[in-house]
Amino acid sequence: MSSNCYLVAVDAPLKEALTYLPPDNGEVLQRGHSVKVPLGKRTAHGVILKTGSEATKEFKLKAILEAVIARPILPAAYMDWLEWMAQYYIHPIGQIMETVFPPLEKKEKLRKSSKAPVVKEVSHASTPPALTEEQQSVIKGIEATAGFAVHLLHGVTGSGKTEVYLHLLEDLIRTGRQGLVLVPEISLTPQLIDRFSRRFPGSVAVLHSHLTEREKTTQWWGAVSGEKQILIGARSALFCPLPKLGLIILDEEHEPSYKQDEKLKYHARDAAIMLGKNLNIPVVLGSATPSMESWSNAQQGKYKLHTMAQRVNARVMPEISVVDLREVLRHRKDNPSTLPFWLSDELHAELKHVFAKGEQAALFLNRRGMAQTAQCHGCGYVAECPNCSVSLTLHARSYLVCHYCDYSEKLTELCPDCKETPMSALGLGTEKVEDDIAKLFPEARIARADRDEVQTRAQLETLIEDFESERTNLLIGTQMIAKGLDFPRLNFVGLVLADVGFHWPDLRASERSFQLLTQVSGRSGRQTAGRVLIQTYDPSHPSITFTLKNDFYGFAEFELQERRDLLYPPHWRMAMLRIQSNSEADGRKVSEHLAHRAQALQKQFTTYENLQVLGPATAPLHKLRNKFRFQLIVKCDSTKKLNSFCRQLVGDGEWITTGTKVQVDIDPFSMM
DNA sequence: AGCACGCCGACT
DNA sequence: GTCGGCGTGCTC
Repeated sequence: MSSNCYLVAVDAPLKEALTYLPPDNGEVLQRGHSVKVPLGKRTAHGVILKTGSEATKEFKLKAILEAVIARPILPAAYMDWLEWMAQYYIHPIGQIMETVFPPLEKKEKLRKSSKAPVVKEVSHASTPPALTEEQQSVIKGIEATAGFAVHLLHGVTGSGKTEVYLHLLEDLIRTGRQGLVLVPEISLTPQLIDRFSRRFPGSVAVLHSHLTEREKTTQWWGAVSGEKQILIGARSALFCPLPKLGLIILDEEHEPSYKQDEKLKYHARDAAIMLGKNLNIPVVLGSATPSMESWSNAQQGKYKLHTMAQRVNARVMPEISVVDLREVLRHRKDNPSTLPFWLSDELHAELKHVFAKGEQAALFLNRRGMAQTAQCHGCGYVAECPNCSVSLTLHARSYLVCHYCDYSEKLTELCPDCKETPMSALGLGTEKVEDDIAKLFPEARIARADRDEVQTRAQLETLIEDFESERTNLLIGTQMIAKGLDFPRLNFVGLVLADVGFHWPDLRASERSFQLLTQVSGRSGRQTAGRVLIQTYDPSHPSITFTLKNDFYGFAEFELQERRDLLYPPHWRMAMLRIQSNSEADGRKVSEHLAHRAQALQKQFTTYENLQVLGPATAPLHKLRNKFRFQLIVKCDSTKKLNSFCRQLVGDGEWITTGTKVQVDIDPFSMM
């Protein structure tokens, strides 16, 4: 029995790290070293968690094969952070370790590629614009702190947050340190990358999921070797172990896309803050509409709040008006209109005005919430996906498609159920809006932006360029175009139906709607006073009323009170246990078993008695990709307690029937 | 995640 | 007879 063994986090979905003997060559290894180890009949990568560990019981240990010199030794702060991630999000440590490294081996001599470079080469740096007083004081405020601190930068759209980031980075890299900038995948546009690379020529690396494996590997090494001082990326860039990291900036911190909802279900904002804490460096969160979580932390003084209330270049806030669609319907009962049902006279007039003046406009609607589907007017039959419990969406007038599993079928002439009445379109989608507009305004040069039309980054770029150069003058899309786009000639934004999302089975439905309305409104009038028109069936909804008053503070106060009353985050913490099974009966059985275990735990340990367990319930998407889904929600006032409760609840997992899976989602975002 | 083992149907 | 389908279980 030796005590010179190593505890290794092996790249496999194992609950625990495994113990190995030292390599045969007797090489001494450290915590953070990468190694190759035998695992069953194969070899796997691993990272050393602990040295001098002892074999727990009689067990024929295998020896480490070799150290992987091609991988850098992970700094202690990163190791601590990764172990925290595994603990907090209840995920196999070995698989977390693997996300730290690039997908391919390092290549010394790179082939000249005909592909466009990830970061454009720039010959000389652009000159920074003069800062506003607000910007200057924010920069001063952030730089005044030493070591770890979280700064919440609340700046209205157009207030120049990016310029603040650029200045902070400039000051940072002057001291020989590196900066990490995280943005939501969707706003990681070439424009944004260009802006950074023009300011810091030759110093920017970029990481996001659309890069090829080779590109990712090259960018990763650029950052990890210290050659590049700035790394811009989507949430996964957080895992790039920057050797001299001195500042983390997380833009649009409220964006739900920062929460990964599969595999390691981490939240990049929370994980970034933890990393900042471990490295003892500042973390800057920026948003025009901060999340309730961050806002509440700022209110309690845990985060330092910085506010920028003015738009730069004296841009004015847009003028926002609301149209009550119920009124429109009532009015049209007696006064039939030739306009489509979704288009109010007011919105029609605005569009007419825009085209007459040769300006640009954008129309938004959330297709997912009110997708166009086919229904039989005779028997009420709605086409449903055979694999998932959702209705199918009508595409190109003849295909029914499932948004969740990609199942598709051809639309039949007659209802397949009653076989008497023809099927007809129901609801509203971007396609329908485009069709109607094209008929009403033959002069409109329409660009449609949704998942069907824009599937690749290149397509999105073309779409943006076309709108920028005014080859197109009307943008019709889902929220994929709501963020980060900046068009000087865009002077009118119409929200076709704002209600979408008000009633989602999601505790953040109101917050998301408010954010979306505010962000979308901010797209209008970047150069001159813009106009925004919101169509809704529910004009008294707080998401609308506070958007109208441009009152984030009022909305936050209202929303936080609601959350407090319901014992929801941010006041209480939440975990969701999702049960998935091939068989509905097994799924139900396991979810009931889980609830019983929860009851037993609460009885056994008094510390858990104030914790709330809700369910088991069938998930909002009961059937998804042929799996039956159930869920159990746990709420608790303490993160620590919630975490240990969930661990004990699942235990070793031996009690779970084969063919059924239980997954834990800490701080869940999607309740679907 | 791999990879093997094992149990059943179907093919030269 | 044995080839191969994938359900199940294990990895220091």
